[in-house]
Amino acid sequence: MAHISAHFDRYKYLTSLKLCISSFTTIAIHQNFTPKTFQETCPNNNQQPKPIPNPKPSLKSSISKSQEQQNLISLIKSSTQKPHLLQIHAHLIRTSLLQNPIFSLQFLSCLCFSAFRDLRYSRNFFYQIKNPSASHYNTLIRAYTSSNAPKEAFFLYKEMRQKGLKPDPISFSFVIKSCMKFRLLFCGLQVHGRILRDGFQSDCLLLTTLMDFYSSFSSREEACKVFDEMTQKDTVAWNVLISCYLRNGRTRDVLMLFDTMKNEGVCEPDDVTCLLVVQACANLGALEFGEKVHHYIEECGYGSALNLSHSLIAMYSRCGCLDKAYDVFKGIREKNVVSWSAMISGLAMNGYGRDAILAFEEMQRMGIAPDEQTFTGVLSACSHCGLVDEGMEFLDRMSKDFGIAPNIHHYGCVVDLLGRAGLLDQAYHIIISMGVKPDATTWRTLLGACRIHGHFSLGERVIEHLIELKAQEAGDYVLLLNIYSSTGNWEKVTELRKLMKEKGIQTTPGCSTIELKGVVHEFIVDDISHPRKYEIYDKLGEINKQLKIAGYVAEITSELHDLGVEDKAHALSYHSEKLALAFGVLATPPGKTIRVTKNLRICVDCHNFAKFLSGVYNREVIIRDRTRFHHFRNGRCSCNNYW
DNA sequence: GTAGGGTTAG
Repeated sequence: MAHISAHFDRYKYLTSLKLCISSFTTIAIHQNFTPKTFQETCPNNNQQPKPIPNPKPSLKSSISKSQEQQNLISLIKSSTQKPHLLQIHAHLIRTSLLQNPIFSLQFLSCLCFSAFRDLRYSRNFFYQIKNPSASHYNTLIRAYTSSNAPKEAFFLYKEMRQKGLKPDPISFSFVIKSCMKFRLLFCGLQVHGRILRDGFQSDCLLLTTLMDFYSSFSSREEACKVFDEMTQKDTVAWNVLISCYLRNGRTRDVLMLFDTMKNEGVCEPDDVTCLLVVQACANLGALEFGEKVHHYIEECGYGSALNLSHSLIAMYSRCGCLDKAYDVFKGIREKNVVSWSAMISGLAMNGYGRDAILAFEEMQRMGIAPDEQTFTGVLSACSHCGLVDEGMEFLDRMSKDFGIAPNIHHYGCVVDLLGRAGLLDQAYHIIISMGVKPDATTWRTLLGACRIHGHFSLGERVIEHLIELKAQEAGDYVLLLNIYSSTGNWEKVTELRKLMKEKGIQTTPGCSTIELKGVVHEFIVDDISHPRKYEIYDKLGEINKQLKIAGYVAEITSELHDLGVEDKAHALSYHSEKLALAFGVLATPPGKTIRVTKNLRICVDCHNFAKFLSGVYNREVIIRDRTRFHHFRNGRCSCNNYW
């Protein structure tokens, strides 16, 4: 016994051992395991089990059989070391308990999900079970689903069916998850069909998984169809629907769905609903709606949830409302690395680069170690504020002092930083030599810088790289067109336009949104769909007149067409952001900040337009475009945008 | 008797 105690003491099993004085204590005595690989260690079921010597009769008689088995299960459950499990395995074989569904399932579950999980071992063990049940399959399928073995879960599901075992909703749930994780659309479709044939169409949880599956494949319509067909829809089902709309770019509908849930009392929104809706508000720049959700969060008592606080910081920051972001940040009792990174990024995107760096230093004084995303925030702070030297120093220090190797996002910030500062060759050199394969975004960032500085030869080179990556988008060609037109290179403009036409490249329409009393209004160029279109166009005409008096001249290089000056100015007049701004002036009281969100980059002319508008109409104007904030006050742009 | 399912932070 002394030997056994010593053995188990090492693995902290003394307590369990005391409970299990029965037959299986002999494992340690009669098996001498020195585990190497599974092949060597996994006991063979076909071998004749050695007889287990009877334990001390006095002890055995004092413990009932069920108690013994209970103890064995407890021991399996509490195994924290692999050698110990191997001993139990040998014992299960010798006692033939391996063929007992309770023990084999418990043991399999332990192999699959304990700290020392070993899928190869699990699988070999699984095939030692003569008649595995659906539960056994489920356990292994679940294990494969959460691993990185792509199709194994699906194959097991197939095998299970071939053996005549009926998958239950749990099996289906895991298989769908595995199809989602490993991008097996057609396998998932097959499983969906089977779910319907097997009659599980009223299982709310299973259908929710299916919705998420379709959502992950951008099949919003299919996900909605599943939702509509659900007999009972709970909050999670609604949340998955909302997350589907959010993922697939139908952000405005997310706000509508939240209102439906709340007002029609169909399902009470929970913390996850709030999280998703706050993200939607952040995307849209819908400050008022975001504030409404914030109140709801406080009312429901979710205020102390960290993830919600972090999303709120991001939302307020992305709405250009840094004070409120900071209030939320201050209110977090135990700030972690995510809290700090969110605040740093918020400061950065709003042009408070120096403060972002101060926050980074403060965070370290508080003993919080930065992570990859913290550095993304810090580097973007440098890029937003033109802090070239500081940015390069951070890039150098992050690996030296913090052991974090720069990733593609970090290099992206640095390329942006150098590019905006006009150090285009240096930016190009960084991309070529950075040791991480540049992605389309990296090149696109440089292309944006070429646009700012009118550097068309480098722009052409960048497009070549994008074509090489097979990642060129309409927006890239538009940037190159912008470069040509801004430098008056009309021949190239015509040539490129012809090429785009030949390739059938369709440009993404510019779209601007503005929120009014919690309702998000959307505009595209020359938009005539708004119910107040006549007033809006009248107001835009009036604004144009006023701005011209103040010295605003249309920046015609923004327009791509090789038109006459008059025509160019006209073509620029109805850009989506101008329509949104005019609507803002029209529909909000004097002095109120106008916030506009745009899906693409704002053009130079619209930038000037907003700048003049902020002075003439005495309005603070905040435009968030695809890359950054443009903050206008008293006829000036406070951000360092190199315009 | 055993085990197992859905959404979610910067």
